Amino acid sequence: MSTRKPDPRTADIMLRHWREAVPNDRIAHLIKDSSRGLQRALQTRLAKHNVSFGHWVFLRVLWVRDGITQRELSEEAGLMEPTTFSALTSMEKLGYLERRKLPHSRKNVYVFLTPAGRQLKKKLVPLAEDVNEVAVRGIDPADVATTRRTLLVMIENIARDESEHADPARAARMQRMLDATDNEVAEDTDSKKSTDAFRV
Amino acid sequence: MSTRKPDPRTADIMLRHWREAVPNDRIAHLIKDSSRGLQRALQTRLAKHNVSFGHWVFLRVLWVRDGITQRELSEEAGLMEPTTFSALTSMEKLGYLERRKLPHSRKNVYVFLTPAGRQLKKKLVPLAEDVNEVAVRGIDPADVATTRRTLLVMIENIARDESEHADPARAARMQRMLDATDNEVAEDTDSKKSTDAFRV
DNA sequence: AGCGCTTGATTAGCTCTCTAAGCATTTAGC
DNA sequence: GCTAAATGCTTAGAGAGCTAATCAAGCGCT
Repeated sequence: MSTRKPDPRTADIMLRHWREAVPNDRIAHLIKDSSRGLQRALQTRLAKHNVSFGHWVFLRVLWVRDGITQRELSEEAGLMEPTTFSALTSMEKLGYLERRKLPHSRKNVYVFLTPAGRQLKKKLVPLAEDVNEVAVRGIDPADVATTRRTLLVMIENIARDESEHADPARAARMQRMLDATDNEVAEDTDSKKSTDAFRV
Repeated sequence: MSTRKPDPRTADIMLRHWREAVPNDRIAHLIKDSSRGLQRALQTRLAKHNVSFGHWVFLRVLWVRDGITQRELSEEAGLMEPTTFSALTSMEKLGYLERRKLPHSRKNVYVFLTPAGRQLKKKLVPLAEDVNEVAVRGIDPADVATTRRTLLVMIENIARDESEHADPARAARMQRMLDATDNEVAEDTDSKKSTDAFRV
């Protein structure tokens, strides 16, 4: 069975099907599938250069700014500290970065790219651009823009919901994640005229 | 640092920033974040009923049709067999389902819901509906529809790319995943008039 | 009947992510 | 100035997903 068989039932039964079979998580489902697809597409490309997807996330941040603490790095990347910790440990082993303590604090650990880590940028960035180009191929840029806007509002909605109902730590995290994303979008808007070729 | 600081640099420098800081995976990033948010929102709700997110995925399929093999179940759920296997093992322990061998085959294992597993549906489906309702709150339904369409094309694009470049097994998997999603959308369209309240 | 390909279930082991809980250091309040 | 709280790093352990490899059963061909 490679495909769900076309359903010969009437519209009425279909309605019941869609009520009962949880139609309402379809968009969540679609988002999840596209996320997995995009991730895998990048992953296979990165793998050829011996970089895992997990490392990519942190390299992206560090290429922009290194010499920051693990905590800051976690927030920029939108991931929890233990995740960051283990990724950094393995990246350090691979020689992409160094963790250093600076004299003014014995607590904080600052993360610096090595030349090797910095050079990955030239090789890796085009891979991400390629994935992106493939993904949006043939789609009206206006639709992509709408999608981006919609997703952003969805993230906001969920963040707000969490902050109302649940665990404040998680909500704060979501909010920070959102702030970072907002900034991306804001900068994107500012640089619109001159960077249309890079907008996706 | 809870937020990336507003960048005081000129538009020209910003342009370089957006070239170099990999602007092109922003939409991927947005998709990933919304996926994580949605998943967590559902997860916290499911947790109150002692159901994990991983179980939800399979329950959804089984509520529609049980008595299928693990292999079929994997394909319907869009997950690999080992993932299915371990999820089923723990769900069986929890008493939500049974794995039975039928007389006509000593190879295949058929999965049946127990009454307990079947009854979860009434409790759990509203949780997913709630998450969804929260997520799309305040968003123009037309934008949501555009987003759905766009994501679907993106999945198609990525699937096609994989089938051209890479590993045929993975591409076939993507294609099946896509077929299933297409059917969902097709059924959705068919039942449009009568189910607008349920469309998301 | 028997040899080999195919298919389904399983095992092993990896990655990425999380929560919870620990320890060490720094900061704040009395 | 010293204890208490907050902050940052780390460890431990779990869940969800994957690939690769193994094993067993069924099927196909001669």
